[in-house]
Amino acid sequence: MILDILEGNTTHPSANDIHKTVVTKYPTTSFSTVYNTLEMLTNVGELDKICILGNVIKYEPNTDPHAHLLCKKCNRIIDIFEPYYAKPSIRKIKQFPHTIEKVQEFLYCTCASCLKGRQGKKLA
Amino acid sequence: MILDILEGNTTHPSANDIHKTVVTKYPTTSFSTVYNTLEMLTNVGELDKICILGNVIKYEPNTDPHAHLLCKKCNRIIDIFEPYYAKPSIRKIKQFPHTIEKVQEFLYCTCASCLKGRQGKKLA
DNA sequence: TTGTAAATAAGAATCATTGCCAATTATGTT
DNA sequence: AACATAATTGGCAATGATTCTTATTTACAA
Ligand SMILES: [Mn+2]
Ligand SMILES: [Mn+2]
Ligand SMILES: [Zn+2]
Ligand SMILES: [Zn+2]
Repeated sequence: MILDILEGNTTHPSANDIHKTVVTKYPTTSFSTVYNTLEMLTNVGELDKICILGNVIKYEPNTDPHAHLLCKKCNRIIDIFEPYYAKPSIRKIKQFPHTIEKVQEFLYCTCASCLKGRQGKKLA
Repeated sequence: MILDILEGNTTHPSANDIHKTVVTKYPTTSFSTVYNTLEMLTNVGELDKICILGNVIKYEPNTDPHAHLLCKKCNRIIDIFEPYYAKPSIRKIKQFPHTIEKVQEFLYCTCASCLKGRQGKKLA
């Protein structure tokens, strides 16, 4: 069920978010099981973790390379698949001539909605 | 003194690291003061915060744009100033045609030392 | 059916960070 | 100097996400 929740989900939910959804169908599910399952799915490569500046860890079902746009005003996280940012994992660095396994790119800005003054409630 | 500790420091120390150094000279310094000072210095643009996958927040005195190479084996964080990664803040994205204020790029790999099997103790 | 291994739930423990407030220190004014 | 007032600080409690522990339940196989 946790995989189903995350499949196609672009909201980057936290363990708490996922737990809230799981308990609607399996009310006794514990945080341990949610964390254990998310850890296992991460280890087998189904999920990525992303962590923005000391906040909670978010779980990312989309393991295709993409960047994240972070709105300081509303805390929303928006996927960015612009070609400019795509496929960074094949890059090499001269000083460290070995392959980079994973790249995370976070772009801080004020999102389009917030710029127009029509953002919703600030997310946790 | 906190600014002095961080000036030219490329180890990306945590609040705890900084506190440990401060108390050698000012033994009564509290965590509150360390955190408050770091927050203030961040707000005035002297420092950046970086947070790697749910670990503690590290403080970055070098606000020039650069990426961070993260070794999964030894947890070391290495600055990358390769031209490829430099000056990302001037980029714009078509979908969100406003300026991006800050970019953080984290590159996960096994560092050169660890590849050669001569890495030191794994850092916290 | 019975024994064993794996998965789970419940809650305690951890620990970085924040919040609170009284005590201390700095600053400015008679 | 003496006082009033504002800002900073230190100590410690509170918070909250994550991890750990352990007993219980479930799955599986002999
Ligand atoms: Mn994403
Ligand atoms: Mn750096
Ligand atoms: Zn926004
Ligand atoms: Zn290493």
